[in-house]
Amino acid sequence: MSETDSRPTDFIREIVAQDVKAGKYGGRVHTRFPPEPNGYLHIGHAKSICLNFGIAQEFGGLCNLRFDDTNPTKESEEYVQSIQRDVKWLGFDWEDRLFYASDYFEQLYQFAVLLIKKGKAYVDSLSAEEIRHYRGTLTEPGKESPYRSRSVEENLDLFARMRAGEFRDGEHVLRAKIDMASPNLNLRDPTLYRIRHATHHRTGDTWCIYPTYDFAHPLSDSIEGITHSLCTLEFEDHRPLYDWVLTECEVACHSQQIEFARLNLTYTVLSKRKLLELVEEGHVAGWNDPRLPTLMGLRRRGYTPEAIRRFCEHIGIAKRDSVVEMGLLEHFLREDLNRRAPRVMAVLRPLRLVIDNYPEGQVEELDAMNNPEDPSMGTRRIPFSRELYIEQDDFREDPPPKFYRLAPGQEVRLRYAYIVRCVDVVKDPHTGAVVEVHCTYDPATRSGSGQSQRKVKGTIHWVSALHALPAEVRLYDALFTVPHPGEENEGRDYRSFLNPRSLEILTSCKVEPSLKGAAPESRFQFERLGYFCVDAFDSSENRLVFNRTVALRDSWAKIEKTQQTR
RNA sequence: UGGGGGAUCGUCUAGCGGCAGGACGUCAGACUCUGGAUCUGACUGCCCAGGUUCGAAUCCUGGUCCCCCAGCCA
Repeated sequence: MSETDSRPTDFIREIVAQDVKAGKYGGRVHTRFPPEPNGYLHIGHAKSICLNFGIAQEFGGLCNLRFDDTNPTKESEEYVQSIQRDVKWLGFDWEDRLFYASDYFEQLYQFAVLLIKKGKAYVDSLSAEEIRHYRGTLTEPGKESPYRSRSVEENLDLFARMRAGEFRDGEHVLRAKIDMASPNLNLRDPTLYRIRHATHHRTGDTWCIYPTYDFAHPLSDSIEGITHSLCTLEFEDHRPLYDWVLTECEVACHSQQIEFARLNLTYTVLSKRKLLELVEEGHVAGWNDPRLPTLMGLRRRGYTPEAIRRFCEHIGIAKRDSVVEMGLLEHFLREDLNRRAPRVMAVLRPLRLVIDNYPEGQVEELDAMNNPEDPSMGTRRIPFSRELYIEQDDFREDPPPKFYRLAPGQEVRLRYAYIVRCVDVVKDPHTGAVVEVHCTYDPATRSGSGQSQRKVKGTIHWVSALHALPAEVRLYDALFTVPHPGEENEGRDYRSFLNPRSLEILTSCKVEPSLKGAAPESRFQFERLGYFCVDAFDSSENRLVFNRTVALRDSWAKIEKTQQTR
């Protein structure tokens, strides 16, 4: 299917296209991605990043990276660094346009002075609690503060002294003078500046007053010449305030705020608060835990930036609240990995298989394709010998119907090797469990040895016992057991839906020798199992550790499941 | 309750007065030295009630349900 006739479009791109056509902003398109450096980026941010950078690209415009760092008590340099790393990894480039709201503190201060001079802002000396009280409720109008009528001179003096550090935190704030009776609570004299004697990660102790989001954001947009300021739905009723600030500050560029619905995903949570709790309470191993929807978690899990971008393109942009199925994300992941990941053979739960009629001590080097989807990826040689490991799941002593794998008396193909028939099993005398399978092979059935071969229903993967490398494999599953853990499910807290089986560590896995020295973060398809990547932190030359990125679609599992429910 | 938004297949999304379409998913089949991939077919939807119109998912009226707002967070 061609990408051009199914070109993704949405209401925001329509607005931008109209604006360009109408010559608004001189036909310019300039967006920005404005994270607050108070946490790590997750897949929800990826949606916004792809939108903002994507629109800029499509319309021949620019997109800035701007840190919205107006609250020194919550922000830090570490987040600034990790956010930049994640945006780059996702594949976007802000070139020389890395900005900080804190770059504009002096200009912002001057805008505040302008508002005071125009009689549009005043210093309030009510306490936080009193302000809340004066604000009124959803249904009742607020009351005006007794300090609302201070003179311009007094306000100027007080505001200068706030900046000079003459007051303690909370003693005064600067407020916009709008309308205490507005049905939109955001317009009931919102706070523009507050006193915070805190060290800022970039401006240090230069300032002890800091602008609020509602004041800093529109002005930062305007200063950078942002044309379309895209944000999420919860800011919709801040838009009148956004416009008020730009109008009253008499700026040259009046940016346009447009809101869209944030991303939600099934079987996970995407709120900063919940993510933080999962990390801090130790439910996961850290921000880069492969079970987390954080960009660093997905990266460690083995997700590709391309898959995430394709996902973001295809979920669309709209205004209705929605929850996208995790399966869709996995679909784009598999689609990408299927095309690119080299195939290897690995056995997760080994079962010894002995070929009784295969010469002892003989080793054959068999040719295997690195990727049947892409012959240009070439071939490699895999050692084959008398003793192998196969997957425990690939043998059944009492095979159910349609079990095309190995069972007593049954034949199966060993991938890239021979057809074998199971002739005997060895059991543990105590548990009765099958610990070894004996087969005979048919030398005439070697892979590629002829065309008119015998056909068998099943093909299974294997590794040579003598040549296999030991490995640890971490199997990941959904973090939660229910599709919507964040919602109040019968009044239960989301934590009670944590999946106790979200991580399973297998330590006695066997992988083919070509995996020796596999590079950190490199990705493979373990044939018939799934996609796996070399863990970036715990894997080394002499200790291979793989993370399962996503399993292959498993139609046998479906058949088996329906058999059981009957 | 005041204000701001939103309701289209199971899920996400298109439609802009003229045959409700795509993707994921699900089911059935083909093919296959990965029960993968690929291919074929099927599946299910306009929140409700009125109205305007030759014709309504779309326009009008009235409902219903869902989300957001009472930070000196963003």
